Amino acid sequence: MNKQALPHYKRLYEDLRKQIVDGVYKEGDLLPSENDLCSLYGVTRPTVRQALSALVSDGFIRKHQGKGSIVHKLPKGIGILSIAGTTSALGARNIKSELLEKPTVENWPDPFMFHLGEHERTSGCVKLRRIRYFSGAPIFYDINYLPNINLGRFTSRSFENRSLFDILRVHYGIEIIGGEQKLRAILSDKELSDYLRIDQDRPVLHLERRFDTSRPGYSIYSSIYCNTADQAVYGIF
Amino acid sequence: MNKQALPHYKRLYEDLRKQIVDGVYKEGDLLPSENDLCSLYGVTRPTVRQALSALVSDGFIRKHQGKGSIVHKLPKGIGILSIAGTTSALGARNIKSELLEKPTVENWPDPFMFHLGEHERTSGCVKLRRIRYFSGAPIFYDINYLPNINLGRFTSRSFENRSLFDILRVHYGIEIIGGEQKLRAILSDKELSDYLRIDQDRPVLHLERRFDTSRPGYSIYSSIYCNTADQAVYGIF
DNA sequence: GAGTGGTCTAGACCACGCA
DNA sequence: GCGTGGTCTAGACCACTCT
Repeated sequence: MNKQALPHYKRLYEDLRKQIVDGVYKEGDLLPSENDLCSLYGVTRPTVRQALSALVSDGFIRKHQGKGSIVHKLPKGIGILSIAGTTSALGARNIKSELLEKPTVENWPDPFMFHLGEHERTSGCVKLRRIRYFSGAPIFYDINYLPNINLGRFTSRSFENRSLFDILRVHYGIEIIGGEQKLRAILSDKELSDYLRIDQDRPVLHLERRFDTSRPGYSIYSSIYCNTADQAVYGIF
Repeated sequence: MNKQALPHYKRLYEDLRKQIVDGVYKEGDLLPSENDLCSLYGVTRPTVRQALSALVSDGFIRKHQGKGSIVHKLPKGIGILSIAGTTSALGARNIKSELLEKPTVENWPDPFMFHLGEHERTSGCVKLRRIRYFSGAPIFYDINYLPNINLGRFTSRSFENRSLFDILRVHYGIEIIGGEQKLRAILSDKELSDYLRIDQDRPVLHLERRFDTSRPGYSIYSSIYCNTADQAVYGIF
């Protein structure tokens, strides 16, 4: 069985998720019962439950014993605090990304925001700076660091219309499986104010993140500055 | 079977979690294999896997196919972005909580940071203001709103040495099962500066959170101001 | 090859919500 | 009483890692 690459539970997850995002199931609707989903997709209950668990932890549904699985309202803000999805990211609909320069190969900054493994540190890193626009306004300025290990001709790829994570997944088979983040409120300096088109000394959210991947010992790091004056950053838990 | 109140997988989760926190298993250690845990606790693999899944999503372990479950390093900062735990919260070891006044029963602020259900809105709310100290310094100032539904003599309870969530769990059987949060960087005003003992116009993290509970239609709301000058706020995902 | 976690089946009984 | 989700068993085969 399972002649396809995708496991059953993941296929079901993607299927239901798409139907929720597309509005086939609307906020407050009841999903088919677990037993119904079993017959519909030809799988057993543990498999269905694995898919539904993922939807719950990604905030798409709520389960109520004796009633069923109820579709949750979709997040409206910028979903950046959680990964929210096995494959694709949420809230990326209105985000446009602009690369500040071609990615460069450098040594790691010292000190660095997270502890680096020996292999990572000696390999150097690919540095990639972006500004991301949300509904036309510059909201994020971020600096991304990738260990320079088996990345081939990474620096010459185009980034304009694709997410960084998508490229890693499609071209290198690297999936994000978790991570860690540190948050601070800071004041914008001259450079940051220019990037985000705000006055100096405005409060800005600073996130330092480590993304762990399916490749053992390989993590990606991001330092993200976010203008939250007009738009809060949103997360679920 | 299961003569105890706690399900098997939860018992195993709590057991392993305690051993990790207590240092029985240290960072980098391998947990016993899933099959070993089956024999040790007298349960089957799906049950063991359910417990391990919870430990993974709470950031205590990482799993590697073909190797085993590896204990993750314990978070060092203030873990507030995720709930991180089926029963108790993490990072609460050095936190001391101080109530600013006796909880009061009031009408909900209008407008409110989240949408309220009809039942919640007409019942009024219990308001509870705290300052929380981390290693002796005031780090959080938070305002909590609880719908005033079946809370009995809640306002007269003592809060000094117990977490708000603990009280709800023990006295009312209310468990936190998820939620939503909005983040912003703001500047401290006069009142906030006094509470957090900082200068005015300093950057401060503002979190607005909704905690969903096991009681249907019953959510708890918090507005939290956090001084991140000396201490980042930490989360996993 | 042996052991690990990843996926899956085919059942079972229980607690809860609703009519 | 019936259908729902919550928990659990006892197996099975596969992919991956290490030796």
